[in-house]
Amino acid sequence: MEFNDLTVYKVKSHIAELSKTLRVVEGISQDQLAEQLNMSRNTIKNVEGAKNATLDTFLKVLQHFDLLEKFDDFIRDSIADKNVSSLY
Amino acid sequence: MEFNDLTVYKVKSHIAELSKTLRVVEGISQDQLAEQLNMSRNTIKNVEGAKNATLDTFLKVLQHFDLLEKFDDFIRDSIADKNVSSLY
DNA sequence: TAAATTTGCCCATTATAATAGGCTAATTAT
DNA sequence: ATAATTAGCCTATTATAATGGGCAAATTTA
Repeated sequence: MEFNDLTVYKVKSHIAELSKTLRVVEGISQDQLAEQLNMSRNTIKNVEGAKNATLDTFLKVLQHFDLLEKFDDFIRDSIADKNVSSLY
Repeated sequence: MEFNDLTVYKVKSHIAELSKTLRVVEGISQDQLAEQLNMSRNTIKNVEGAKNATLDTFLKVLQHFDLLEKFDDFIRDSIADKNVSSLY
């Protein structure tokens, strides 16, 4: 028996973890990341606290950590896959 | 020479395309999708118009199209990869 | 082709994300 | 150990995402 208990909240928690982890690995503070992305520290804190940020904020964070291309691939691949599977 | 002209806006456009394409393949209207996700049609229209939605909205759309797990994998893998690469 | 459905674009209102500031606890560096 | 930096948590304000409504153009169905 297989069930899906992956919630929107859990995914936001993982996004939070991503920002915090990669930021610490890079050795910069919330303040520094916020400054580089032209946003307030509170916004970064919200992301890293699994709050409900905007797509702009999320995508800028991804871009900073060189993950925007890979994310875009995920999106475009998902479109392509569905178009193929819908042929059958 | 290699350069990166992938912008946040372009990615949002691809997200817009994803929602619209998969929704049409599924054969439901913006209204029906909105209703199933407990949100207004305007919110879906914003997503499909590449406007700046919230993470909640985006993640619910992914969830509807069975893409939440794969997206979560992308996030968790990105954390794992960085942790490994930071060891060297 | 007529009717029905869907979509896009307005408007106004409400809910909430983003900002700015200060304060304290915790962590890191000297 | 203490000084400096960082992070979490407030409050208040501003910007904007989400909602609900109506209407016209476009698309789909009968």
